[in-house]
Amino acid sequence: MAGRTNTPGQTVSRRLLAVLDTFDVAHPALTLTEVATRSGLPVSTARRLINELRAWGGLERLDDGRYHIGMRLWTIGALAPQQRGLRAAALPYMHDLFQATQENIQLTVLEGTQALCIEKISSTKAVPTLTHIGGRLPLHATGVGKAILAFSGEELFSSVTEAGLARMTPHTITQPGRLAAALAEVRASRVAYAYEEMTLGAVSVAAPVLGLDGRVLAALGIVAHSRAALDRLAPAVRTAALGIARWAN
Amino acid sequence: MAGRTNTPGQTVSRRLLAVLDTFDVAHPALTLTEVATRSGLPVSTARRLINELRAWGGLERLDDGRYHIGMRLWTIGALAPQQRGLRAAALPYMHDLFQATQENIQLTVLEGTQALCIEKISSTKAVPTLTHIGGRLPLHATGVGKAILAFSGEELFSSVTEAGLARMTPHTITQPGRLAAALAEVRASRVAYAYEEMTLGAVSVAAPVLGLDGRVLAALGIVAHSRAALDRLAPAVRTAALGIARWAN
DNA sequence: TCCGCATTACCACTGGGTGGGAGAACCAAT
DNA sequence: ATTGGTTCTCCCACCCAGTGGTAATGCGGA
Repeated sequence: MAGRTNTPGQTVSRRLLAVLDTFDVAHPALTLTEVATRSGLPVSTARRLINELRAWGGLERLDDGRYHIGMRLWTIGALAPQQRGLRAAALPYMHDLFQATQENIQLTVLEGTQALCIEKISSTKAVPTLTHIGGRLPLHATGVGKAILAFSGEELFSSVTEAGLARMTPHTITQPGRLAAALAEVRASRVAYAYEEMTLGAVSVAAPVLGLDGRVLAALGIVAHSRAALDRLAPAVRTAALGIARWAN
Repeated sequence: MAGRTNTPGQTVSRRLLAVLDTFDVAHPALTLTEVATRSGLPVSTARRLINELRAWGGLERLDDGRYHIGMRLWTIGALAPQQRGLRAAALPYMHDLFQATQENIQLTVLEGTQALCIEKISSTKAVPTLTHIGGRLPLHATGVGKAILAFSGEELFSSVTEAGLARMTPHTITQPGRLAAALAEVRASRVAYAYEEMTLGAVSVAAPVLGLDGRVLAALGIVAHSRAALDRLAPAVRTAALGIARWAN
């Protein structure tokens, strides 16, 4: 910007967005100094930007002085088409699946080299999963992840393997070769499994939601307790994914 | 900002946010010139700001050159606590209600002088409603709106009536006096009805979700076809709202 | 090919942005 | 009550990032 900048080359906008970036799932509410520290901005600057956002409705202030994301941002975020169109198309199918199984149902899309959960239906009875709406999952260790990865081309596969296949449990696939083999199977069957590769005690089936051009729009998955249940659920998930694809295109 | 500003007094941040504001439910995707026109900014300026947002991930570009809200904004918006906490608390109850009734279930919060829909469950069988997630509803002509209004104090009531009670159908309450009487009844029964006041052919029951301090956190409502069904549904809605309040506090 | 509109690129000019620092406010410990 | 530390709020001299007119380029349709 202008003035006595410490770090020239930074635009105002970038700073403003950096303020927003300080908030995440682990830090939904922050004080002024926390925002300043996490964003690397001087306190004065952070304060001015926060107030600007506050006047607009993007940030709100709690009684204890901490700030948190406001409804204005939520409203605008809800316009993101990946989630808008897909969600509308997927929800009825997800409810059907949920009614039939009472297990966790999740809908994810690709974001970078991770799977982003855009919708989730769960009950208190289902397996507790770490995932929340807006949360991210690794592509190599989850059913939904593999369903996306299998239909996303060589390029993504490379960047994922190069980034390293992090081991989450003893069952996680950490060798690129074994992952490639698993993905080939997914392509053939159009269904992806994950057996306690992400969390011990949780298994999952997932199916890709494919666009007319063959690209993956999303992946629909169920997380359940027992391995046995999966074979019974797989056809249901595949059918639901096909149904969603029909509406989403 | 700096430079040959046409409208001094405008901050960069305000312009950046004005760009975001050009997107809404009716205009989820816009071209550069549309953004410039709707925001009142020169094309050059709009372009620079758009690119700044794009680099960050807040906007994305379609093949046809149009821009739309990106997943980055959605992810951050998902952190808004009003929707995060409430949604998590409400979803199980909403599913229960949906399973039992197969009608539209909606969860709304107060935003300004309107009700903002933060979650909705519907099926193809249910009454088609205009509402979508992220959409706004008038406070005086809907069940959820009245449930919120009834427990929100005199101040809000004044601003709503002063803004004018817009007539949506012949059944809409447009006289402040009659509205006040209706709200008193809501306060007594803790349940709000709306009989074709918003849309002909659609009736609704709603109940407020009250915080420990007595303030309304949200309103839970069902939209159905027939007036007869409402009396049957009212206790269920009230119970569910109480259940949600227990978790949300 | 020509015309009209949307998008991209450039750049001289300047006012909005910057951040250090001073003071207020708050809290906990002494 | 006093001290010391931390966080928040406010101010303002300095100046560089932001601005937007203009021109070039791209893209269809007539």
